[in-house]
Amino acid sequence: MLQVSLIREQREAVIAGLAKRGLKDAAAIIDKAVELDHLRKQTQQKADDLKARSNAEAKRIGELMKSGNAEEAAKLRTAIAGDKEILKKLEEELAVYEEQLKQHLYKIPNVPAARVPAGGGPDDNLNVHQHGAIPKLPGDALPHWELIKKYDIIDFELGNKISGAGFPVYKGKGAKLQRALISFFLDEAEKAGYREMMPPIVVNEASGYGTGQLPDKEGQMYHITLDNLYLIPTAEVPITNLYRDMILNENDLPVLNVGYTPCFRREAGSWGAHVRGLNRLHQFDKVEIVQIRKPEESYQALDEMCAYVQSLLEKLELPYRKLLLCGGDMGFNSAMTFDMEVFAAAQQRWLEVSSVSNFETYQANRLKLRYKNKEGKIQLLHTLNGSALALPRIVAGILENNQTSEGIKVPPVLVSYTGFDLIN
RNA sequence: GGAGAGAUGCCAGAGCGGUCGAAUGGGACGGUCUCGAAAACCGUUGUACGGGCAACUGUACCGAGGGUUCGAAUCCCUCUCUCUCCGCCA
Repeated sequence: MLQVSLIREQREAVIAGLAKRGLKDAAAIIDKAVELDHLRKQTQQKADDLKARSNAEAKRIGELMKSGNAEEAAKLRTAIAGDKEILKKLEEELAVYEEQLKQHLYKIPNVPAARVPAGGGPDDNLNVHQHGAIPKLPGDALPHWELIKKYDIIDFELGNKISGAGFPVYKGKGAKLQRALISFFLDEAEKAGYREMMPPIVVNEASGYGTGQLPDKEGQMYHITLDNLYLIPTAEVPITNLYRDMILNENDLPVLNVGYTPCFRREAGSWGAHVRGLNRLHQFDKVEIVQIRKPEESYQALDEMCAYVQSLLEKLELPYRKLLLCGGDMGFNSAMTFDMEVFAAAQQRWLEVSSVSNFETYQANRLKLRYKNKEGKIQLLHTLNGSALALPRIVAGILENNQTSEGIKVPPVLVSYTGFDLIN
């Protein structure tokens, strides 16, 4: 959530930024926030003044009682009898303004960074980098959903039977390939300086609010209503929330964490022909990198995270492109996002395999994640995260691009993890 | 699941209903001493929201939310969580 102080002090810049997302009425929305904040302040001032008076009176009554002047004390007591009611009203009013302001702020997305292009959707994203040759497959090349059947490595029917659509069962070499990729990604991340974390994969409501999945994207998560817990849609949620309500010391920074978790997404209403096979699942595996940075370092960190993700794709020998997302295609919380897409040669489609974002202070403000700098001043940190990487579409790319008449070639870098170099 | 105990500042741990933002100890930080270090001694050590150029200042916060009271860390109610013992169990 945006800081009110930012909205107040940089009204024009905030409005201009939000306009890049295609947000209508940005000015009205911002002015509403300013107004609510103003009302909040006014009311608080009144309540504080009244409380200051009451405190002083109560103190005097105490002193009078002590010195045995009960009469005088009783007189004072009747004199301030009405204040309580007034105060109660003011406090109720204050609570209403605070709640309204909070709810209003929840609905305002993050302000895109200066470099982010304006735009309404995927067509306005900027292709900033492309790497690797597009494979030329023979005419009888198969999409991955055929290949997994041919080699019996991933089974949707079995998953369907025990769970439902979108919950595949990985079998034999298919299962081993998953395990190999997870290990490979974690080992690479550790080499790059990340600390491995293995968090719970269910989180409470507060965590959902902390990283911004709640209240808006409630329908995206599986909700365990009996215990009011949520299955995580990404490791970002538990790992970033580890730092909720914290004031870090300067020497705790930067924080570089990596975690593997299964991810669960309801994906309600988003099924169709283009999401066949592994393209979209309810449960999938992902390794996520999370950084917490001082504000002045966060964009350099974003570049480093992208470079790291790109290095993984290059080691796996997958052709990819890097997109700078436009305002309209970015996530609600993000200030700047790069997507990495792998070319799946049989489908002839680019598949998003990673999304690397800088949230600046947007999440930190909700999380109350701050640090104390050298001067002893406390300020919000920047949070960042990125997939490194999401497994299913990586697998789709490997299967489709590496198919040969003998079988599917395992990328050389993975062979020491899988123990085989051909799926046949 | 049953029984009991508890939740206070970075940590440990006090706290007769009024002067408690909160004793004391530890830690951390700064200083004195020292060639340097240890020890010892002295000092500092909150967060949020307001007001003020600032020094400073108002309010709130002792798990959360209500209540009693002129006044609550302290009394009452509800909730949450933690710990111990028993049961069950990977």
